[in-house]
Amino acid sequence: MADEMEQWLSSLLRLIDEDEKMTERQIRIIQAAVDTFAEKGYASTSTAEIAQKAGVAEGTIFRHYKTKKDLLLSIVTPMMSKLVAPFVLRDFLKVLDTEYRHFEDFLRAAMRNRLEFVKKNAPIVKIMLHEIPFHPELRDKFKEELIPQVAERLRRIVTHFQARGEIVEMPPFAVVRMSVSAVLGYILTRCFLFPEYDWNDEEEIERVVRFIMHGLTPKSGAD
Amino acid sequence: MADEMEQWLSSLLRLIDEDEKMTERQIRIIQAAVDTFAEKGYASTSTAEIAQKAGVAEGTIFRHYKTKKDLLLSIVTPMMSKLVAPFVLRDFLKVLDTEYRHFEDFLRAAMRNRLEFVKKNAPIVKIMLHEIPFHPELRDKFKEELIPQVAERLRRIVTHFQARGEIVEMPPFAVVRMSVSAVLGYILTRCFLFPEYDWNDEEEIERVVRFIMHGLTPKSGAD
Amino acid sequence: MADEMEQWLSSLLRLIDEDEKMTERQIRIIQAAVDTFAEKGYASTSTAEIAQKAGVAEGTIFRHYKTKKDLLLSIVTPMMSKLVAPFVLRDFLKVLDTEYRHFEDFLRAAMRNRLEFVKKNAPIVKIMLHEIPFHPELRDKFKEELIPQVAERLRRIVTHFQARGEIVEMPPFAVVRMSVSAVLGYILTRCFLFPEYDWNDEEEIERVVRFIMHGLTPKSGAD
Amino acid sequence: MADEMEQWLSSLLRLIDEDEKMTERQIRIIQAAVDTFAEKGYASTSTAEIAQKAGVAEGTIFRHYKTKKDLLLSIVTPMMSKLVAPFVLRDFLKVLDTEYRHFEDFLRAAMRNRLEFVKKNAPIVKIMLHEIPFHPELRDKFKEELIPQVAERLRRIVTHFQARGEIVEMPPFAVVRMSVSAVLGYILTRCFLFPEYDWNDEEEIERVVRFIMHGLTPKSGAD
DNA sequence: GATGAATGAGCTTTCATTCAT
DNA sequence: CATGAATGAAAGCTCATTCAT
Repeated sequence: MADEMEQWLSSLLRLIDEDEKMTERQIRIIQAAVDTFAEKGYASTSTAEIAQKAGVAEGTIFRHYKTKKDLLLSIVTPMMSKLVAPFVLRDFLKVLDTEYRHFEDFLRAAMRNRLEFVKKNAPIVKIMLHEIPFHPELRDKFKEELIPQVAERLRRIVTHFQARGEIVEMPPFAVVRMSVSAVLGYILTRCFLFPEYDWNDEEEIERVVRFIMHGLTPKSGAD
Repeated sequence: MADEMEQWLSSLLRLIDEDEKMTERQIRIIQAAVDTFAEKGYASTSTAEIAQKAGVAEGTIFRHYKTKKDLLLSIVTPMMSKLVAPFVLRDFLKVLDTEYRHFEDFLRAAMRNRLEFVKKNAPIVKIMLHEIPFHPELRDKFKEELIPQVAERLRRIVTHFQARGEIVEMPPFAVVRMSVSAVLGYILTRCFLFPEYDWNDEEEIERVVRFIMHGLTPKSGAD
Repeated sequence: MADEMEQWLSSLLRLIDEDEKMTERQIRIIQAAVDTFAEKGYASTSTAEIAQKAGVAEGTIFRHYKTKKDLLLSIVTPMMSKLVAPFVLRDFLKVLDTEYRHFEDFLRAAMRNRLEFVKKNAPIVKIMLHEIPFHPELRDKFKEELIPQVAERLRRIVTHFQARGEIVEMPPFAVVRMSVSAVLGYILTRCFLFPEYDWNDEEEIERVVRFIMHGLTPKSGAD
Repeated sequence: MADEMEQWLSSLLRLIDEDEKMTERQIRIIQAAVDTFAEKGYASTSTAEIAQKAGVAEGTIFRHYKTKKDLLLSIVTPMMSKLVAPFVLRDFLKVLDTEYRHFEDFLRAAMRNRLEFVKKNAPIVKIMLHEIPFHPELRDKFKEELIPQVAERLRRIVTHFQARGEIVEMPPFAVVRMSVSAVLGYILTRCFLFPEYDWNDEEEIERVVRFIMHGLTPKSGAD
């Protein structure tokens, strides 16, 4: 079964496994819920449909998740953490000294890593994107915990490379925003807007990194 | 009333006025629908709630819009067109020769213009962002009409400035994607993620334009 | 229709009519609800059954009553007031001077009157008896409003006739309790325990009144 | 544990013990069921809640009682018998000759005895009062077995004391009804309506007995 | 014997839509 | 045109009962 299992599922299971074992039925419920939430949106998905897709009775869903909302949260909450996990690890900043000689090395690594993550967890990330704005618990966690944490870590990195003269003088958060825009612009286009297009990820990553570093202006004296 | 009217409403009215007159009741319905769809999402909004907020009977909604979905489309469809209108106007490309000496002038103007548009129409743009992926008619129009049209126009502009040596050699669509990412990154952060923050738009626009043109690397020998 | 209408219904309608008109459908809903609540108890009655008996769609019930509990309260609350109404009327005590020469005249009148009331409203009174203990709002209103009010009025009457030497010296509330026990003992036996038995109400009322006044001991020297 | 055990429980256990042994789990189930049925009513109590309060699995309840209704009956049926037991014992009438010189001695003894019984078994008696009317088996047993048996025994006692000239000439069943009303009036008020009030039972019993014998009219020539 | 996950019928409630007024 | 009462299908959820472990 592991082979057929979609990436996001084994990913999610690993997250939850650590706390408590999930029964096979629970896995089928989560699987059906993620598929359907991603396809039609949370509010337009009925518990009856999830139960049917999962091949369980409707009551079974409610034995494991008190409410439909609970089911949503049990999917979204652990993934939200994992989405930003690489940036909030305690020893994240130390890594800098040893691992990334230049800012663009860091950019390249981070972009590659998060792109793989989103590729593996596309349906859940799609659910997150759509549901976070409409559920206060999620929105608050996102705006008041995750974003600030990630932003702060990135700010330090930016400051670090600004001190080394690798990054232009500009408010660090502005640097963060623009880097993130460029990276996310590609990841979202690639995974959600045109997933069917045949992307050459390595080439595109390289392009984005170069864009972030040098912009669109041709090298002076090149013409 | 025009003074109190929210921007997006008069904007929307102008769009529809051209075709047919709207009654005052219809306006109140649209107003209530937009507010509520933006706040809770289309699927989680009941027609009863819209009717109540609009101060009309439930039946009245269905006199003007055959179904709830119709009501959504009557809001989203014209705005979708207007969102990309500046880029698909017939004489858009001519403007280039006469108006924008440099690529960054065009960027600056376009970004300023679309930012104003989103600021004025924030609730409807939010509805669009959330509903387009879940409604095939909308998704198809978006992916197969709007995006290709806009992309094509922008591609020509990029080609134009590449020919002039203002833009680095790179597949034109890649240039488009990266410029759009940077511009949208700011617009969406500013209008939806942190609308409450006190932004200095002119300054930020300038920063984004400079970022697009030169990236994050400091001028060589500048320090 | 008025002729076929059951007594408790016209009774209840009069109560509610004064505030606002009830539609014919609402009447049928109340009728079906009262019948079924009385027969099977509130908790064992489904709204589907009420709707079917009333010949309306289930949704119609919830258009008129926000919840099933609301429906119960709309039946029980006005009747609770009416059950004790004769005792809490503002001019109730004045009546004493003019109308009832002796305590037993008052007893006879009150018993006759409340017996008629319960006979006419038997199903609703049955619902009250069973539901008051399980619904805090009802229980509180009953124990902390209705009973104290009625008890206080009756206490004054008892005191009045004690002063005249018609009633034995005993704590007035004890007198009230025993009179009420005797009266209710008959009313409940007659209306709920053995309603099918062919009661001669006037004779029984007379017996109860004589019992309350003289007890079971034969007149001394009478035999 | 016997010390902490509530009165009604040891009472019920003695009833059932005679037939078959109960396991400790069964006792906990009964305990939880009685508490909850009394608090919220049979129909509003879920087997899940009983299981949880009893600290057993839901399945365990159904191992001992085929259905939820069975559980109710196993509580109510033996108590119904015991409630009227003193009056239907085979040698009940003989006792009269030897034990009670006067009717009021009998009244006093019976009232004292049944009051103690209800005090000890209050929750179960409450369940009986509420459920008997809604369950045909219980209702039939109550109306067609218990009441007739008790009534007949009491009728004979009344006839006995009427022959001795201690009780006024009146249909014996009427005497029974009025005595029972007076006695139950106190017991129910004391145990269910105002159990929190600080009652002096002996005093009240004496008052009720005197009320039954002499009514409310003061002794002639007393004023 | 005890467990508790699973069931599916049934519950109360919501909702888009219709239509007589 | 506007209304809002009525509808009934479908929603989320509960629950007594079963059964493999």
